[in-house]
Amino acid sequence: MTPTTDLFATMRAHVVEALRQILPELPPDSFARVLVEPPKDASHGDMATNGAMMVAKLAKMPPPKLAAALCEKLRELPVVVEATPAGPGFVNLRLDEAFVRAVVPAVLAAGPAYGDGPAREGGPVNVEYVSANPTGPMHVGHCRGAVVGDALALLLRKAGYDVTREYYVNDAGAQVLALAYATYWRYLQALGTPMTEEEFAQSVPGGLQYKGEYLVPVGIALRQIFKETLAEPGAMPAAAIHWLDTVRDFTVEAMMSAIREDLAALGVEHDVFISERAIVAEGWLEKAEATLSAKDLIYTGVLEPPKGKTPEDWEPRPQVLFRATQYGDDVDRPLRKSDGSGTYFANDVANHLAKIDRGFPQLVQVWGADHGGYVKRMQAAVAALSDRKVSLDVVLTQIVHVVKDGEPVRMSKRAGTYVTLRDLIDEVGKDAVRFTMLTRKSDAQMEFDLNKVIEQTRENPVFYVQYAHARCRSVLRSAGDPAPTDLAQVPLDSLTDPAELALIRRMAGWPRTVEAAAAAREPHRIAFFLQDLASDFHVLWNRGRDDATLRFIRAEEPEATQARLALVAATSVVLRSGLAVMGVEPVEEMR
RNA sequence: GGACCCGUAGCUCAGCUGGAUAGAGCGCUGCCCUCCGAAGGCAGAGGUCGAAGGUUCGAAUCCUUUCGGGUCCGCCA
Repeated sequence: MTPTTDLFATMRAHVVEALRQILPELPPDSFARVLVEPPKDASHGDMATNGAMMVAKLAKMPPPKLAAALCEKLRELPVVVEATPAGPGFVNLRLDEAFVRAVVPAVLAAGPAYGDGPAREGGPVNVEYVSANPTGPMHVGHCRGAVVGDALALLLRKAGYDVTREYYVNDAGAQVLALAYATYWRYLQALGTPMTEEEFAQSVPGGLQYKGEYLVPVGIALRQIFKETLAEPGAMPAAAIHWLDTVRDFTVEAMMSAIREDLAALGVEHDVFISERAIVAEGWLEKAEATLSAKDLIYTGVLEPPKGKTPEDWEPRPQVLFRATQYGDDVDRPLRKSDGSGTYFANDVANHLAKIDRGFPQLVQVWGADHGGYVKRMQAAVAALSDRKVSLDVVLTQIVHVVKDGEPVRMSKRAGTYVTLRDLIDEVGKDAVRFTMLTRKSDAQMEFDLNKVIEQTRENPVFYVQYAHARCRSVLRSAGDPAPTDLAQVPLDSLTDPAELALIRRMAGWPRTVEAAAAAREPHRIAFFLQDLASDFHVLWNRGRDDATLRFIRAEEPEATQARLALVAATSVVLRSGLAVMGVEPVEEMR
């Protein structure tokens, strides 16, 4: 993208240059906080800058006086029609309309690349998301993290970052063993065991979990491949060492296969799947301990009991602890249990060391809010392992309550009765799921109303944005689908209506929206931008109903028609660009 | 007892990292279809930003305290 396609960045450069000329004695970094933004009130002009206020203190000048000087400088620019100081030291700018209109051909020339950020130095960003345990099909609880993570990865790419999308497979630990036992039970059933579930459950450490039907076909598949070799004669359970590894690996593979299918149905992609067992097998746990130990960040100690509600069976036991408190955590965290085996946290530390070793300068994790208490310790670990050189951002996604016909839809994984992700997609469609999940900031709870997301009304943002795109396409089809390259050459002087210029100004804000959303790791901002853009377009469309001279296609005015078609084509480009960041397919027509 | 998240119009939510008179949709009120793009459109009312202090030129935004709601809290992952 050429620098001139971002009007605001262009103008900001002008403002900084003007300030530099007024205040040549200030160091260059004095201008870092200078912003050029669309004013809240459109009557103030096209753009506003806080530049005078930001440097007033350093310059030891009152903001209004500096603003006046800035205005004088900016008026020298040919694109600035009017520069006026306002309020406590703002400078409002009114720009040459031709300069504003130039956004349209710039959008058409850039196409899908419009809004792309500059290529970033420093190596790829690692974004890890979903990472659902491979213990069953995905349910709606996983869905929000999947969508937010996927959209965040797409957003960061749009903003110019190289991104590696990662899925951490929790294939080690007690949960997966419990899963293996559950599958083994289904296998015995497939062989026709005379045991009852209760009898079998008594032989299982921790009891029989994961009673869902979805393991039945896995048990049958095991019988088909291994016949009765994993059991004692008469379809009775064999000792665990004869089957546990085999069944566990087989089941994890089956579950991951199902999860991949679910993710594909949701359009969620990953570049890398990292296995927890592989991380451990490769020795990262030992490397992590050695690294921390070398920095004197490991010791053996006893933790205080959790305050407020001490567990019944609490007793102080010495454990291997990481000095997380030295990096901002509240207490030191256990790396090994009292029996000497590693904790889940230790494995996660190992995983993060492996990531650091792979050369990522920035790590991003998308977690459910129930892991909120885990953020500080992980950030502490990353800071400790990397000597504070690598950053870890954690995006927490709050709970989604699924509602249908006014009734909450509850889910419970281990009981085996829950709403699967697939159910949700089948009910409302992939695009509605994705868009709706992004209509709240991720750290706020949301209600997912199955009835509302398929409504075709103004209050359904999915419909509203798709409808805007479909209308664009409809107009362009009626005009014979003119080539964007041709439309980019069209003179645009006839675009003078306030609604037309408002639409262009909105499109001018797309690059800075991408930049800000990526920096804040907030993909939901894209959804809100698209709603605003769609609204601007619908307003313009509707004006054509009251005033026929404002319709897009007018046989009696071929030149104005061409200019408006260019505007419509540019709008569809930006809509598609935004939908692409959300992973939503633009539709050609509404049904 | 502690940690983290949320609290903004009657309802559901934005608010671009501290800026101007706090915004949108729904709902409400009032206008607008014999026909041409009404699965609608236009306009209006509606707020001590949970509360109280503080920081400064300036706070919904940052800090402290407090009140509601939600997630969690040795060797579960």
